[in-house]
Order: sequence, then structure tokens, then C-alpha cells
Amino acid sequence: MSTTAPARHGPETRHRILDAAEALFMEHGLDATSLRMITTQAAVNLAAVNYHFGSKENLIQEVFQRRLVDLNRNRLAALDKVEREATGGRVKPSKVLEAFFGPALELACDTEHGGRTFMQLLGRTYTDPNAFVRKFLAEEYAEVLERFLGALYQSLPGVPHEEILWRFHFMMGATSYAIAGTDALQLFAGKFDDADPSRLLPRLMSFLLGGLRAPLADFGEVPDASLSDGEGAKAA
Amino acid sequence: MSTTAPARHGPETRHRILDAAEALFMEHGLDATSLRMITTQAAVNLAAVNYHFGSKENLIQEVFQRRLVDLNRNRLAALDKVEREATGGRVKPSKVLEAFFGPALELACDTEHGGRTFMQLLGRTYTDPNAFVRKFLAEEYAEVLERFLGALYQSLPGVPHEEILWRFHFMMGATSYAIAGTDALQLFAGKFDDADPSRLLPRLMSFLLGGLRAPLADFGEVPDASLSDGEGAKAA
DNA sequence: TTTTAATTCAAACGATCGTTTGAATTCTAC
DNA sequence: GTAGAATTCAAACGATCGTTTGAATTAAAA
Repeated sequence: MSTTAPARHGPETRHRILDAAEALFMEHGLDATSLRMITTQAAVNLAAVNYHFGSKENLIQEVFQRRLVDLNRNRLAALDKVEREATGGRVKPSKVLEAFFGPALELACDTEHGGRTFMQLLGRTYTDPNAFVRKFLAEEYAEVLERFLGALYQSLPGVPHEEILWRFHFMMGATSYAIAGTDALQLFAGKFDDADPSRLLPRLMSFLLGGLRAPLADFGEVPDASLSDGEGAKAA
Repeated sequence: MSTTAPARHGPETRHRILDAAEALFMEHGLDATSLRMITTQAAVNLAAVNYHFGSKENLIQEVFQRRLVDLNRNRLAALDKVEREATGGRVKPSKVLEAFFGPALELACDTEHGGRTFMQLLGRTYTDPNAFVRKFLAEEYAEVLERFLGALYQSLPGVPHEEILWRFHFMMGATSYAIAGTDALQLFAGKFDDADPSRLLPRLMSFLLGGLRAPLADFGEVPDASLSDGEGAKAA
């Protein structure tokens, strides 16, 4: 008994609130989810939220940070690995994309521990108009975005940075929708035979690489080599 | 005077409410926008909303329908034109995409009559978890989606329909984010030198075509011709 | 002008929201 | 066991929400 953790209620209550909030935020949205819905599902007292988190806004922030810290750390670690193993200091664009979108899709495949739920929530939160949500999401992504954009710039020499920026924006959009919209958007309802996220990765990666390597629009002829990395689009 | 419309208050009040609602829904989201905010900005009485629209839900629905009816009619007309002018009954995939995404981006360029505001609102509403919003959006898109998917199937013979479905999903995601996220998402804040929507169309079209024509992921070698339409990606 | 319908208006309704309070309870330390 | 901090709890707070009401005002019809 002396080795087991003391039966303090605090941490356990916090976790139950975070889990319930995550699921309900995903199901109904941030605004439409009340603290009473959360505390009821978590089987804790209503006042527990303000006791442990201070406010609903802080709770929202912790729901996202809990997962985003790990996700972005995995992304940076994957980028480190890619750059370390780069032949001749030249990193393939496809490897950079895999380092960024791979960990996200991997988390989206985890249906056991709520990873899928969270990624669906995150995808739709990117466009949340709430000022405070946008602010802390921007802060959470600042470092990762800076590193990956720099890596893409280096891996695509000669391509204007602004074009890369736009295409990375497009890719984040396609990915977010692919994850968040699978069953959230009913437009394609009944059309997808398998919404299995594990089959999503190769499909999406192929699409993203095709988009990244597409000829530039407004500019003159650009050598294909500068937009290609010599590898087929059969992503991992 | 006899030729001018009678100075009835009704229609004018309706329009002012719809315009104010559209702008505020875009700025704060559907839930976070109260009827009091709307009627204050529209300079009409609070009860006018329930008098003219019945409920907030009906108001939301009319805000979207007012623009979507025209947008989707333009899309279908563009597809009709493309199919009519097709050489040998064979429609190029790029033409189908232009018929779908062109009118949307065109509307997104209209900053004078709120078209841009509406398209930003629409883009983020695609992932709204509200059940009733999803339902009427799905109804509004059902016919258009059916026609364009059929056109894509015909224009890409040999490509599994499920793959086309996924890629169309990816394309809608990239487009929605490109429009809705330009200044909604602060992740790229200060990085875009020009967020001019008119320059967005060629950029986006090139990206989408590149993604659509990318080699399939899980399947064996597919002849390039089946994914290409012989035209460069320098979209209109 | 008189009648009648359409529209606007100030005021209030009940419900729900996030948050706070202060006492009751549980755990930790001495 | 006792003191003291940590946590839980039922209850209430003020604010805001969408909606309704019924009278006042305006427009159209007679």
C-alpha cells in the first residue's frame, strides 16, 4: 500500500472532466457544450470545473494542450529524424510532409484513447471564430509552423516562399477536412464505404504530394525537378 | 411615384436582418451571435426576427439559402456549359473542377455585396456540429454533389469511384480553408503578403488539379492518361 | 374616412448559462 | 486522535439567451 499512489481525488477528477469535455466539445461544439453537460457525463460536481480549471476557457485550453503538446513534439522529432537522415543535406519535400501530417493522422487513428475524437475536434476548431481559441492555437503552433515552413523552403529551392505558404495552407485544409469532416459533414453521407482512418493516410499523402508538386500557376515555366523530389507519390 | 415600390417596411426589414446576421455569424459564429446583436446592428426591433423568420434557426437557414441557391445554380449552369461544349462527349476533369470551384471563388472575390463574407462563413460552417445546420446544408448540396460526382466519374474512367470521392472531399477541404481560413486562422498571421482572393483562384486550381491527378496510393500502376486531361495545370 | 390587416415596439417570460458561495466531507500531516 | 489543508457538494447568484405578448403604429382596402 505504501507504494501505491495516495487516493487523492484531484487528478482523477481532472482527467474525467478533460475526457468528458473533449468528447462533448467534439459532439456539440465548444459553445453548445455547457459545464453541466460536462460534469454530468464526468460524474463530478458542477463546481469542480471552476475549482480545478478556474474557468471554462481554461478548461478548453487544457483540453487542447493536453494532446497538442505531444502531437507537436512528435512532429518536431520526426522532422529532426528526417533532417538527420537526409542524404547530402537535401531533404525531400515528401519526407517533410510525412513528418508533419503523419503524426496527426496516426493520432487520428487511435480510437481507443480518444485520439480520433480529439483530431476531429481540432480540425474543426481551426476555423473557430472565438478570439481566445484562435490566440492560443496560434501560440501552440508557432514554433512547429516556423520549423516546417523553413524545412519546406529549403527542400524546394527556387520556389517562391509565398507559393509554398499557400500550398501548405491548402494541405492543412485538406487534412483537417479529411479528419474532421468524415462523419461531421453529412454531404457525403452514405457514400464512403470505409471511413477507416488507417486507409486515409496513403490516400491523403498521395493527394497532398500531387498538389504540392503541381506546376505553379502565375509564373513562367518552372523546371519539374524543383517541385519534385524524384520519388513516386505512393506515400507511406 | 406610382412606379416605385410602395414603402412597405417588411422586405426592407428582412434584408437588413439578413445582412446583419450574415456579417455577425461570420465574425462570431452562429451560437455566439445573439438576436440582440443582430437586431441592434440592423437597427430593427428585437421581435422583428421572430416576426419575419419565426425563429433563429429559420433565420440561419435563410441566411445560407439566400446565397447558396444562386451559387449552386451557377455551378450547375457552368457544368451544363462544359458538358455541352465537350469534344466527343469527353469532359476534362479540370473543366469539371472549374465549374464547381470557380463560381465559389468568384463569389469569394465579391467584397462589395458581402459575397466574401458569406463564403468565409460557409467554409467554416461545413464542419459545424449543429445537427440542423448539417441537415439543411446536406439537402442544399445533394443535387449539386450528385451531378458533379457523376461528371467526375465519367471524366476519369477506370479510376475507382471511391478514390474520386475521397479526392473531391480533399479538394473541398482545401478550398474551404483557403477561403474561410485566410484571416480566420491566425496560424499564418503576417505571413501572407497578399490575401487577395482574385489571385487565389489560379493558385488553388493548380493545387487541386495536381492533387486530383496524383498517382493512386493503394492500387497498382495506373496509366497517367486516366488521371490527366492533357492540359497543363495553369488553371483559368 | 373608416375598416382591416400588416408591422413595429417596449416589456416581460421562463430557461439556461458560467460562476460563486459556504458548509460538509475527505485526505494528509503531525 | 487532532489540526489543517484539499476537495466535494447543494444551492444560489446575476447575466444573457430565444421567444412571446399585447398594445401602438403604419400601411392598404373599403
